[in-house]
Amino acid sequence: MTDTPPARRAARVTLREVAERAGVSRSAVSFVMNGRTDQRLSDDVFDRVRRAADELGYRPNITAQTLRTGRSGTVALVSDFVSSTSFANSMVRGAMHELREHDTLLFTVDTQGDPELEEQLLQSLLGRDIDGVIYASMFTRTISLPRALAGVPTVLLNCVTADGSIDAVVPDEVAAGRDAARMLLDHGHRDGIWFVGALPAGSRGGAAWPEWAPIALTERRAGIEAVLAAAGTALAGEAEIDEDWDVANGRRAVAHLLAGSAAAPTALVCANDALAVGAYQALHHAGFDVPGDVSVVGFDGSPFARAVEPELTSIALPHIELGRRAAAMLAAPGDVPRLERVPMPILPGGSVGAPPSR
Amino acid sequence: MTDTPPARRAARVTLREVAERAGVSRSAVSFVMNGRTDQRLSDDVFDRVRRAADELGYRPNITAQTLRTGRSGTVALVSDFVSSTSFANSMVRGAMHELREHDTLLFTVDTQGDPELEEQLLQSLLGRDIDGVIYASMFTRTISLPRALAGVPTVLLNCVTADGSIDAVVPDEVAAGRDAARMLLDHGHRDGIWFVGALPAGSRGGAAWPEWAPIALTERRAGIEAVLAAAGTALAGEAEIDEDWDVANGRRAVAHLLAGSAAAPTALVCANDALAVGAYQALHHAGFDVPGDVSVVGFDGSPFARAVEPELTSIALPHIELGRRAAAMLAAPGDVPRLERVPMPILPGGSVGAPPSR
DNA sequence: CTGAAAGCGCTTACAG
DNA sequence: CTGAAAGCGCTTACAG
Repeated sequence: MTDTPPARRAARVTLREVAERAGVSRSAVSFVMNGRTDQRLSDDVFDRVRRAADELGYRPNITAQTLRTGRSGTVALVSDFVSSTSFANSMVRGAMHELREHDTLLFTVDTQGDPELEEQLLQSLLGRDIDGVIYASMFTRTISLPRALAGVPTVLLNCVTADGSIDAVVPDEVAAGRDAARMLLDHGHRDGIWFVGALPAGSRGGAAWPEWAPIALTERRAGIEAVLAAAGTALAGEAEIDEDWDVANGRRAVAHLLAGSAAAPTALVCANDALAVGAYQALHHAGFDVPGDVSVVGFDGSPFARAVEPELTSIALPHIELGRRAAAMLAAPGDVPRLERVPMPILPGGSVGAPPSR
Repeated sequence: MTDTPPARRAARVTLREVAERAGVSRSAVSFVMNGRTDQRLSDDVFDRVRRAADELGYRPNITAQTLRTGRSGTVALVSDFVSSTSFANSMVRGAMHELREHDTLLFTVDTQGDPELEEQLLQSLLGRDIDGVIYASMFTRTISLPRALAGVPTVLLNCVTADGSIDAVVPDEVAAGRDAARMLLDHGHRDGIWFVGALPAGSRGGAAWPEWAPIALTERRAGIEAVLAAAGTALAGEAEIDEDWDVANGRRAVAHLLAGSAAAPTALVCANDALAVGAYQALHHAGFDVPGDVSVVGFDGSPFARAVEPELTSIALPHIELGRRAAAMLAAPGDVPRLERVPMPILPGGSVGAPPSR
């Protein structure tokens, strides 16, 4: 990248020098360095090579190994925005840590959701003989695999293909929805549970991402409704959000809800934490106490959950674990496509309590 | 990393095949692909090569190029926790984007602050012929450069060495402190300005990171005090935080401050946003309005600033720009060590107003 | 203006 | 048990 010649280069010790110092062939050094015992090298040779390598400070040139073997010990995490975004990027951490166990280094690349840039970056990565790709999405959704990845070992992270033909790791959103609903039922809520963050009819996921199929929303909600139905009840209503799921929109929607509904809700299940924070504000303005008057549950387990008082009870996205499992799947290829659903832990807060007695 | 043979390999088109198809030498193809015009190739040859490459879908093997030239077109961002941490990781984004302009790919690696792991990872990276390293820290601080990086093109990101011998990019914390103080003075505050987040005597940066020199704190505070002194006044007092700068500690410290001080503060400058959120909560409990009774300023520009009402006015860490500049410096080596201070923009909120009239 | 050849630093059959 | 040799896919002096 710079135009300066690689100064290090001259100083670098090669396998040939180790062989000369140890008085053995280059093959022998290679076998020792790679720990190959199937060659029945004498203990003496083994020792001499080890010593020579240590004394010279030998480090194998991995580029040369890669050229020869076709394996680079690198993997790329390719995503729309994951590695550059504040929250979801814990997936990078999980992947990185797991990869460490496999002596594999991680390229991170964001494509901004631009297919042309994505194609170009993938070619650049493939030209570097990466061993595999973790293809990640910022939001849980259905994607179609880029053509460049055909034949390349790939694991999908936080996304799936429509045909399920590629290994994938996703959060268990349905179970998360069930947990949220069950928690409220357990506290005695029943007929006053509202959902905040429904899509307006005809919308497919907020103005900012019009084409993204919002799996998280659909599944969270399905889980909630299943549990309520099993308990013989249902959502009392829903507040629509037709733009981003942010604090201001949450505040507005809940203010509207409180102004409009005959009976005040006893609990709000919010599609994410930012909406829940907005809900807190609207409740506060309307004179409601959390959780005394209204319980609130969020999803994501984001920093927002820790910024409000009482702290928000949230069903957390297991980002680190998602990343870790994706890397583990890539390291251990299976025979058939696998789909792993990672449980979303309940991040306890103080925002859920019994409904007010009437 | 996997044990499966690289299936792609067989299918890969090489330069030799392009040469054969175009009916020219491999040298000619190499020259064309690298856009070298100094060889005065005929237009005809140029066209034939381009066409053959297109038809065959030729992509150069960058591993082979690297082995030959010593330049890999890759850079590593090595940090303690940056690439795996929610907030600071926007630095990764900035670096990634700038690197794109230089056709350079980014390895990201976190060392957890473990010197042994760091050494191992650096060797692994160096064995892959990376062209340079962006060495980053989660918190602004003074570091000592790992020995393995001697002779390797390196830029420090959000940290410096004691002797200033290495290119570095840091936020301009002193100017940020000045801006915070000036903003309060401009709103009419003068003798009631408190600082929240002072280090207890003898401490060097909070219990969690006892050995880290807290540059950010020292410099932010120096900027504040300089501006107040120039205006003929000074901080009215300070609240110490001896543990992490989080919401709960901010709440506790400010509650203590409010209970203890004779005259209520007119403004709180908090060492970071989390402390400021805690301050909001303590003020709220004590019956103070923000900004009607007390103005609040934070630092960092974190998501916390958007989670409170009114939104917090904060002096933001320019993470993306920090990352971008570090990558740019790496791409354009200088003759002498450079230190770039990146301005911290004021993130406007609603938490600063005039002090209450008495 | 073009092409044959060396070489980057390894790994791995293969012959001895 | 060991060593000489080929070859991974490029780039780049160098000879023609």
